[in-house]
Formats: sequence, structure tokens, C-alpha cells
Amino acid sequence: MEDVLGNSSFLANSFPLQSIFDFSSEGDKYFPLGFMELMGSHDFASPPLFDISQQVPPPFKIESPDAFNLPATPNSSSVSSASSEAVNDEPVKVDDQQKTKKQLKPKKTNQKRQREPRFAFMTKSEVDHLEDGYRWRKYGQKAVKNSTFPRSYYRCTSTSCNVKKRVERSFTDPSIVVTTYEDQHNHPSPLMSRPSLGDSHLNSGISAGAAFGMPMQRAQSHFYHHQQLPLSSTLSPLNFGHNGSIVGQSSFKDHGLLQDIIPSHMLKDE
DNA sequence: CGAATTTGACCAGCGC
DNA sequence: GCGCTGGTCAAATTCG
Repeated sequence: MEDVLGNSSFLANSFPLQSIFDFSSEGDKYFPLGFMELMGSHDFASPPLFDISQQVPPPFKIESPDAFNLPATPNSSSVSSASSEAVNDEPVKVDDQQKTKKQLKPKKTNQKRQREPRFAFMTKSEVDHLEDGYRWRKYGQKAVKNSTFPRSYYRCTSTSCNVKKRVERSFTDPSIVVTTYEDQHNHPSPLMSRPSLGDSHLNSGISAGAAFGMPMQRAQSHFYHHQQLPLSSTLSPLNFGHNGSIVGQSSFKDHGLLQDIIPSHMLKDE
């Protein structure tokens, strides 16, 4: 198993990157939606929120495959990526699914699993479940192949919202949490609706995180060292260090996870 | 007591 | 066709 570390061919094959980002096809269908649209946060995000301490830069919108080869803005220490599959017109309604399954266990027979638009974040954090402004209910946990850490499955607790997310730790760097969001929220963040959270900067931080659906840590854990890492080609050693941290670079070079996530052809462009 | 989490079982997709 | 793996369900348990 050790020999696979740093072996790009293994990484490319073993990590389901394509299933997460789907960079590889469909021409100009790349990311037809902006980040906030995809995260369902269109109604409550405002540009000033992007300023929060440079930890949560504006979402970058990828409009073409070439975008991956462009240098990121110097402030990009945290970027998201989206799959191009936001065009599932009619995702199967979870409610219907659950209804049919409640009868017994002849389940999942009448519909195929459909892939949803997904975003993945890497966050350097000591806590698994990062606060992102929404409330989540854990509905499963699975041991993952090639990882000693289990993957947790969460679902948005809002009844009409079927956003899901997966949380797992990088097995090469346990301090990094990989959070994958699936689908988009159709409701405001419950945390944002709270009129006062005390510190205004704190409040804005949570708001921004909620707006993007990005994992944020709660007030009481703000002292934890954490940093979000982009899961896109804009992750380059050039993009790190502006805030004194080279977490991204370190994991990029020394560990396999980001290489897992970044298609190999991107790495070649380095 | 209701909500959230845990966990074993089940199912579907995929590769061989 | 079979086995492996990821994803989900749902009963049991824990928590607030």
C-alpha cells in the first residue's frame, strides 16, 4: 500500500475524481452555474462577505476547461470546484424514494442512482464535521478503501432540501478533511437567520461560509488551525504562502490526496 | 421525549 | 456471473 503514495497513476485511478468533478467531458457544459447558484445560496450571499479574513475568497467560477490552467488570484487559498452535472433536470425526489422504501426493503429498484452536482473542499482541521452554516444529519458511515478513516454521510436536515455531503479525512494527512457537497440548498442557512451572533466579524465569517456552503468552524472552535484547500487546478504552490501557510503546498507535494483529486494532465502543466 | 447518531444490512454499479 | 465497493436505509441507541 505504501508504494502507491505519490504514484500518480494509482492516484488517478483510485480516487474517484472524475465522479466528483467530471472535468473530462461535455465540452462547454463546464460549470454552467456559478458557485453560489450551485450551492443554492443565491438569495443570501453578498459580495462584502467575501472579504472575511482572506480565508474564504470569492468563489471562482469555472467557465471552461482552460480555466484550470489559469493562475489563481493571489488570494486563492480556498477554492471550490464543481462538477458539470448540475443539469440533472429532475433528480429523483428523496421523499418518493423514502416513501417507497418504508414499506419494506424492496428498495432502490425503480430508479438509478443519479449523480448530482458536487463540490469538494479540503479543509485542514482537527474536527471532522465543519460548521458550514447548515444543519446536517448523519445518515451513514462507511469504511473507505485505501483509507484508514471512515467516510461519513450527512444530509441537510431541512425537509425540503436534499443536499448531502460526505466527510472524510485524508489518509495521507489526517489533519485534512475532505468535504464533498452534493446538490444545492434551496433554503437559507439556519445560522444566518439568527439576528445576532455577537462578534460581527464572526458572524460575517459564518455567513460567508454558509453562503458558499463551505465548511466553516464554529465560533468556539475558531482557534483551531484550519485552512481550506482548493480542489482544483488552481491549487498550485504558487498560490500558497500569501498568508504564511503552505499547507496546500505541503499536502500537494508530500501527500497524494490532492494529486488524487487533480487530474493528472493538470499536474503536468506545472 | 424528540432529535441526532450509530451501525449492520441491503442494494446498485462496476470491473474482472 | 461474481465479488468488491460505495451509498443508503432503518432499527437501536444515545443525547439534550
